[in-house]
Amino acid sequence: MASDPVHGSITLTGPGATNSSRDGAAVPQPGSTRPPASDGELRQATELLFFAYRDFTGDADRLLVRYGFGRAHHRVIYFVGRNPGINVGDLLAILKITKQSLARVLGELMRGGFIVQRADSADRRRRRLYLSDEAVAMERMLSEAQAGRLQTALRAAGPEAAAGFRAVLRAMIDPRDRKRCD
Amino acid sequence: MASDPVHGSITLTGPGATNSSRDGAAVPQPGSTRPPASDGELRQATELLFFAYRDFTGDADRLLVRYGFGRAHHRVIYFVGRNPGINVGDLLAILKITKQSLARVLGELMRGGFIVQRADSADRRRRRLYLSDEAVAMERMLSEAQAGRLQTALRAAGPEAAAGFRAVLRAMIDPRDRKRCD
DNA sequence: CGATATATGTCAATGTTGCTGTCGTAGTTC
DNA sequence: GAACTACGACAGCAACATTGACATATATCG
Repeated sequence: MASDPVHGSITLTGPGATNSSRDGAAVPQPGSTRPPASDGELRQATELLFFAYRDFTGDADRLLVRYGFGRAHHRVIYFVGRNPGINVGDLLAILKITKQSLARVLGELMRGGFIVQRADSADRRRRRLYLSDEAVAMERMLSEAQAGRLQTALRAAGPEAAAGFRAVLRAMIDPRDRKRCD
Repeated sequence: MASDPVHGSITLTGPGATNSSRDGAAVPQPGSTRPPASDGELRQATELLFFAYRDFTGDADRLLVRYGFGRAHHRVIYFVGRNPGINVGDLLAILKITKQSLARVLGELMRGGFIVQRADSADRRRRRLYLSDEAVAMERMLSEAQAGRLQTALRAAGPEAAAGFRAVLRAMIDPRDRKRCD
């Protein structure tokens, strides 16, 4: 596999990109105690994010091929595992892909017995999704593979770095989705 | 959109998922002063990474469509901008894609006047690549869009969090590629 | 009850970005 | 001149996403 991660665009900050005209969007700080990041810092952060994400997703990719699945399947398995009984619409909102795109992947997973559906008892239009036992096992294997890299990195960097890591990532997420990560 | 999450409660922290059997891979710590991250922490970090990356890459996507370009074009523009005069072989080594894949994207960019070629004076088999003025401007716009989100997040979280953010990401990257990010 | 809205599924076409394999051509090196 | 190198091009394939249109079941409201 080793294809590229979900995305992979690296951006650079050009000469005139000193910006600082775009701040104050989230968690506004009281004073000017927070100096703007330099172009170099932003570029470096961008590249770190790119390479870290690529290697992180690569860990799971190598295992997924054994099942004949790809990254799209992994994302579905992961979020259904995290939210058992989630319905299709909510899953779409998390993944931010189209219904048709999800349909193909979800159909394959259901035909393979990895995901099962059950109509919601209250609103029977809704199809609640659950992992089969086999899928739970597969998810665990994938999680362990990815968690190994993360675990190593978090321990090596230490708890304070880990807290900063989480704080920055959280601030990068669109506000409406921040609550999804605890 | 806007449907809210279902939030299941199963942590799927399996019996064997406690890991800790996979450490010591990179940057081994001296003592045991670094406690292992819990499954919950690892899971949260995974999700933060997913959502932050999803939103981050989305910023550039929205601008790229105006040019009729995609992520692959962005990557080429970025790396040629970072390494003016780079030749095709070196660009391939960075992107880690096949010559045929690059050829399509590079051809489009050259036909559109975003990238220009010049034969190396010493070895005229080599084609050195450069950005046109228009491509430099486009690259700047893309950079600013993506850097905006990063800038805001880094400032909101503060310099110490930013340092932790970088430390963890760097530790996640395969050692051989860490040098690519300064 | 009937109209309307919602949740989901499905068919068809298309685009982007990768891949493998093969062949050609210009230029360099020995 | 032979062998190697850097690059380009043609052909086909696959994964994952898109848009658009349409179908079906269920819910809700007047």
